Amino acid sequence: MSRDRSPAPGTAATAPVSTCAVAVDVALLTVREGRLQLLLVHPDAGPYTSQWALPGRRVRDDESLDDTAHRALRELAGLRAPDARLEQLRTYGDPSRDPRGRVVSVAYLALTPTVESVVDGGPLADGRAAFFDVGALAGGGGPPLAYDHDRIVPDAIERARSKLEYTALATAFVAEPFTLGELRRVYEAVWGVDLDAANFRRKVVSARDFVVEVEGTAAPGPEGGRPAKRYRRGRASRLHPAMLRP
Amino acid sequence: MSRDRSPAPGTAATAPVSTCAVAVDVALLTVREGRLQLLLVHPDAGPYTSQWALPGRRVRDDESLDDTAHRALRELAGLRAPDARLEQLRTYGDPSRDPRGRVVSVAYLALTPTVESVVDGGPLADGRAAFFDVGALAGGGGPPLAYDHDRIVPDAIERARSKLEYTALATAFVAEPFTLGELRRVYEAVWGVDLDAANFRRKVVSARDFVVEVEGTAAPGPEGGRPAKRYRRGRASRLHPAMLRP
DNA sequence: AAAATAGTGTCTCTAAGACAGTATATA
DNA sequence: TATATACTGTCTTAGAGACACTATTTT
Repeated sequence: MSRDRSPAPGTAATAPVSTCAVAVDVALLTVREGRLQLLLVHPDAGPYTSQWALPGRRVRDDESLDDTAHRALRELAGLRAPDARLEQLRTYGDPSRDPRGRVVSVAYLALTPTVESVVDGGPLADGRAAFFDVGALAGGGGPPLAYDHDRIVPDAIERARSKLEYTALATAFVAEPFTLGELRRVYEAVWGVDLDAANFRRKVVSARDFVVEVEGTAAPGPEGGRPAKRYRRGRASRLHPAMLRP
Repeated sequence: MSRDRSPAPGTAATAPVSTCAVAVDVALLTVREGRLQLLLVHPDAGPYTSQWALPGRRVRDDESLDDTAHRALRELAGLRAPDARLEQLRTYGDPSRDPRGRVVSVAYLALTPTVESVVDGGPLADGRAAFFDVGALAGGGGPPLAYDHDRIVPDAIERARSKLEYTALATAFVAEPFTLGELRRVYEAVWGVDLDAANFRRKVVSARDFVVEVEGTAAPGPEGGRPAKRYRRGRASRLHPAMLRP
């Protein structure tokens, strides 16, 4: 395959066309201890190594954008997250967003069940990566972020909150099999509200193919309670009817 | 500002990092003659000048992605569309999507009212740009498209159909002031369904800040009918409650 | 008058929300 | 026993859809 990166004939004379560095930054959200949290890392290069930033990597030759996103999580946070749901958020291409020059960044949204079990050692253990409460970040109580990541993070949070309404994305936050109580606590953490457990259950089970009941029951928590039925994800990606935010 | 495009220190030794050509491709949708139509052009350079493609341009130094999108419409279709609603669709970065080499393309979705009045002469007049029925393109009855644009186009159509449900985007397809009949025909064209005029009216006027009534009435069509009230866009961007697809 | 489009009234049905009540676990 | 969680029943109300009816225009 040709690797010619010069301007196409016909535009060269009239248009100054450049190439840009292309990067992928990942906003990984998860629910820990009942709160929505975001993964941040210290970049291992560049002008912001002492600040917190989204894990990001430059795109390599012959590497897809999705692959770059997975690599950023692996190399900067020590996360091997094959069960993470990854989707594009949007692309940030402001000419001055990176002080080193023009860098176009494709931002990804990643949603995972709690990942404590996956990780032992690595950046999460030695403090080069950490989870931060989304409530603090949105309220200004979080650390300052590198680059324009303080613009990306609110977009990621709002996208997640919004997609919980009309897609089956909430199940990406829980490991299978899960109980409807666990799923309800996902909605409560992401939206920051309390939901009526009875009405929530009715909506979830009546939404077509959202969840499918499986065999067995889950053990109650340390303070008791009736054992809960267990479910796995259904095949629906969109929710009918939607789960509207209160 | 530094324009250093070499790899950042610390990654150079371990990672082959390249720069990519970055392009913007625009899927412009409009409703003409009661049907949803897509703007396609013949590229003025590259390997696909004799095929139809989305209007696209390489991003220039110090040019924002939004500016590139507007420039693509202007230079390739002769469209000056200041009232077009432009938003990012997603970014296509497959390593082999362009035979000339690695080109990462940021795709935009553009929605406009009918543009006949804006254009006289230029590519739309001499056949280098044209509108195509979305129904034919989706059903395989359209022309073959250049690059991977046959993957972008369905994404654009589905995005438009979906955003009509829960955002106020439909008003981007009509010029102000508009009647609720015109707005209803937008929904009917984009979704490809017939809607009950009475129920549609009730939903639109009860959705908070979707449309605002203005003075005067619109003249009936050539076959008569009661003069319609006129409306302008309200300040809402999201629709509460949503306009669900039948 | 007939046809076309705009707008209102009203009925039915679904689903959301509030909340009382039942079931099954732990301490 | 008290407490916690899971689950069910029921009532009220909002909104979607079907469709009859009224209003105002053109031919």
